[in-house]
Amino acid sequence: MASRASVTIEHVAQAAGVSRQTVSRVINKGPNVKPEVRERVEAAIAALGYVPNLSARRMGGGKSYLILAVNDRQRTIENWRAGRGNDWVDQMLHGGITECEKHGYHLIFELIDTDPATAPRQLSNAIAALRPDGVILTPPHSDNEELPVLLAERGIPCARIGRRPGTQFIDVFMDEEEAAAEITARLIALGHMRLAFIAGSPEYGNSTKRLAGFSRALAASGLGEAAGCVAKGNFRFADAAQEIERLLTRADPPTALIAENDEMAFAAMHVADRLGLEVPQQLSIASFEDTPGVRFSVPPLTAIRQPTAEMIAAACSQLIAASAGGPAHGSIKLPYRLVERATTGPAPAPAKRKTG
Amino acid sequence: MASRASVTIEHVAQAAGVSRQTVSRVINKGPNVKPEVRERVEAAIAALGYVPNLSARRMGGGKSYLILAVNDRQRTIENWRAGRGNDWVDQMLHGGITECEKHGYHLIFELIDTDPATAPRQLSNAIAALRPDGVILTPPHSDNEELPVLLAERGIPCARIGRRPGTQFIDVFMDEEEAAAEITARLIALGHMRLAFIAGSPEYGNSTKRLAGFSRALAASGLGEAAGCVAKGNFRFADAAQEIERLLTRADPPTALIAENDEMAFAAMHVADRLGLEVPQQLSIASFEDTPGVRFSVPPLTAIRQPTAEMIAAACSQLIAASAGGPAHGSIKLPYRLVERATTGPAPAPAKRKTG
DNA sequence: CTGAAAGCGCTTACAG
DNA sequence: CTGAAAGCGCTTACAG
Repeated sequence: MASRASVTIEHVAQAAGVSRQTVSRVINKGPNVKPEVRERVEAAIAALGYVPNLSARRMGGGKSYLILAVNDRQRTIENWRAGRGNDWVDQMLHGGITECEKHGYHLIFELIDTDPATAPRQLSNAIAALRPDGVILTPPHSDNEELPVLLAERGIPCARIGRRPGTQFIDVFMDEEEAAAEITARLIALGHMRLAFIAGSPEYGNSTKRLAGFSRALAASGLGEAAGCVAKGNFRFADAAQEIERLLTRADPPTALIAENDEMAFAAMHVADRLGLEVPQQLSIASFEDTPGVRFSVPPLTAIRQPTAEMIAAACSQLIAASAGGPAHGSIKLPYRLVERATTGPAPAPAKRKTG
Repeated sequence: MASRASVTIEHVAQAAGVSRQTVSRVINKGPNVKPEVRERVEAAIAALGYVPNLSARRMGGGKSYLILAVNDRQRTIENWRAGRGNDWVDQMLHGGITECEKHGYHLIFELIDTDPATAPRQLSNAIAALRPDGVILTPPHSDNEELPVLLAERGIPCARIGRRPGTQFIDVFMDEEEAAAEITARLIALGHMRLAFIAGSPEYGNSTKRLAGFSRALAASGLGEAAGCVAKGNFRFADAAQEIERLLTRADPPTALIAENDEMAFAAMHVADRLGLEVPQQLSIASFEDTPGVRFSVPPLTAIRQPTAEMIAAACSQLIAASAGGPAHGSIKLPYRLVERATTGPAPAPAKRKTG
């Protein structure tokens, strides 16, 4: 029965007939408490509905029970403003909140400027105010070399998402290059001989990795790099549409497109429609992202599903372990999934083929 | 130049040659500080890169600079698990984080069980741990009568989203009934004489209000309530599809459908496609929700756009004002927007019409 | 295995 | 207009 005024550790101590420190040991699962005393304390906690005040715990020198997850401000806000949504953010919360809850932790999601010149100060301010037990850096912040150092100096463990493993921090990632190579190889296996990669922003390190996978698969197939071309999108519908239209209307157009995000893949579908190209009969389209809407598109989009929630969950659990004395470095590779829906299929029969 | 070890109010006080309390007055924008002293302190703060520790502020008896936003656990997690996403959550963050940032606040998003029996205890635990300066309750928690009382007992201001204004708390809402009436009237104006409302869950108070608007518009048009029918969906694609198919295959099928969320509207589009009904030529479809994907559907969906981000932003700003001594009650009505895209149009010509 | 003491970094009354 | 004191609710060494 929680009383009106908040119940403190002192109330529990009195109710259980022990000192504050003993109660503290019990709630922190410390050693050196006689089982019967522990039970008495736990009974008092339950009876009083006691929940420790996190601010006080922090002030006393303990943990803050807070994980700070940091996202890129510009892109996030731009997506919000445009009504485009941020499924990535939703997925982060999914993994982060679910995992944090399990350990009695709370997730705080914040936005930090992309600009490498202002990011350190902003992060610095956030951790000074919040004193989180760990920080999660997502792209492109995970590619900023200064941020993890700043965190390390202050003794705050840090996890980077979508970053190739280093040795000093906790790196959680999926194999972007392999994913790009797999979808490329799959399209080649379907008979496509001219493929295009619609790139997002080079600011995101993933672009580089995916592009490498695209090239690798092309080379490995024997088709050679000449079979592939790269269009520079910027993750946005309109600009991508323009680039794609240029690609599809040229002399020897690609028969398969790989877009770095769903929005650009949708742009491809609209352009295809305008040009009278049937998907997937005349043009195959695949994406990296797999936001909720893709299942409802007509036809439903083939896409690489990134394990976003799983990566954030893994980051949280590592960070929590680190702040409990575990290692503050390591690397975790999580599997992606290639979800083949209806926008990819066999290449159209060539007008004229030389080889038998 | 922030030093390695964290800089405290004491460091600032020494650097400025004043006492801690004076620094405290400056950072809290308190009165009674000579302009020149204030400037000196501000200079020291800037020079040292001082940012107050929120835990300490809270412990000292000040504000926590935390707003807790609470969402329904079951539905949120179900959406996450199913890969459906939660645009609502993303929108909340949009409004909440942007507004909180402006005031030096931080938003914490948490999940609380829908079950009215366990919700109070869970909320109670969260506020005992976090001690937020304000709490935002979203549907269906905003319809729980116990929660705001519990909060009030602990002196925490509370904002309810999507709730008809009471007089005791901060209620932020849009006129759901009016929105339903407007879209209904619009469809009637387009010549539709048989309309159906695909309802979500009655657990969400909005359903009731929207249904009332639907009925009201029907009555006001002279068509009468007999012209409208209600199908019970549960916000889910599959179940809605079944209900909708039943509706559309009966003797005198509706020519216009209003779904309570986008997913059910998409279900309607799929059923229409299967039944060979052209949208909007033979069937008009409208939705309440307007998630990002609807602009990319084929054809793009007509929908009521809820001011979710704006409601959460308004809630935050009211809550922050309340915790600074402002009123902890009031009501804010925010405008919705009917976005007519391509799924609604004139009613199909009737097989036989009696009136001229 | 348990408790008395000190202190974390602030803020709120309370003096002057 | 400014400062000395007390205290918020915990935890960490440190004794016993």
